[in-house]
Amino acid sequence: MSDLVERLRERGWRMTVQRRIVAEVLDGEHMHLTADEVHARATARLPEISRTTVYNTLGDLVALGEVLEVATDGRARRYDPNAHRSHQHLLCSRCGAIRDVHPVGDPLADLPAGERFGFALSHAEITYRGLCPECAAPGA
Amino acid sequence: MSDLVERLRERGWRMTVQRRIVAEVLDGEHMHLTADEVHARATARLPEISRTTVYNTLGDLVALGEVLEVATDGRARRYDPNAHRSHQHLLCSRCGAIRDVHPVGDPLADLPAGERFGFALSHAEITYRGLCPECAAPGA
DNA sequence: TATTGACTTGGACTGTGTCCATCGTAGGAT
DNA sequence: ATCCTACGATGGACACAGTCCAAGTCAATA
Repeated sequence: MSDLVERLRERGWRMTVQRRIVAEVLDGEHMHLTADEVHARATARLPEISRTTVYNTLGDLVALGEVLEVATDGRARRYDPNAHRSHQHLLCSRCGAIRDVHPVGDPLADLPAGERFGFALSHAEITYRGLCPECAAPGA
Repeated sequence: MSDLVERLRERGWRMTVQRRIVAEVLDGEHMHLTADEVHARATARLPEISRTTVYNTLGDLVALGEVLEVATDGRARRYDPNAHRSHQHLLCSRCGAIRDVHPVGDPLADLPAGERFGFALSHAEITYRGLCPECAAPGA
């Protein structure tokens, strides 16, 4: 299963029990967990793992480009293990559910040079908002 | 834009010194301030204004649709007084500076029906990321 | 100007994230 | 297989963002 763990080892990442567990927790989830949710799941497998280690490891994974950090609401950041395929997010305005989506085209192309203010653009993050089928249903 | 203050009064908002000052602080800025930055500027004019009141007032303004809340990085939320003209944001990855920008085209058009998962889309928020001229400069 | 209920205050509290001194250990060297 | 040591883990304290609450204050109305 863990492509991820293998890739990290090949890149000279010192593999500790803690790091492996954090990577596996992320890898096994198709949701976008917060740091504390990752910590909770990791704790189930290694009770003495510290919060700091989880934060450090998540930060490292983001720096390595293996995981994306998503800030949807100004509360806890969420971690998205699906970093290898470019994608955007679809968020339900009512219940907060998130899905990965894949729009067509290059969003950077839509920002004219005159609107770039000298910035060196790296990428664009798009959050589509709306109501999910459950929340839009009249009876629900 | 005592427009803003007027609009609020017409909508039955009880106008207090504190609320007027918060509205004026936002109105007078073309940056996107955090709640604590608003509080600092308000304090310069009314030293005893409380943090809670600033938070309450900002929350009310957002609920009234007069101000937009922007969550860019999972740290402090920023408040954007320019709620009446559709726009997106350009964010410096290093220093966190934000500018309003106006891309061309309709971002919703880029999301194929097959990628909408039954959601009733309302709008899309785009954050362009990159380095601002100051942070990109070698010596800075 | 008196009344009243909405608003403000400030301190305590929660949640999220970071820092740091100290201890432990993965992985190379022998 | 064992030793070494630099890198990683720990956990408690701290910092920051935001919320809650009980008590005091005041804007709007009559």
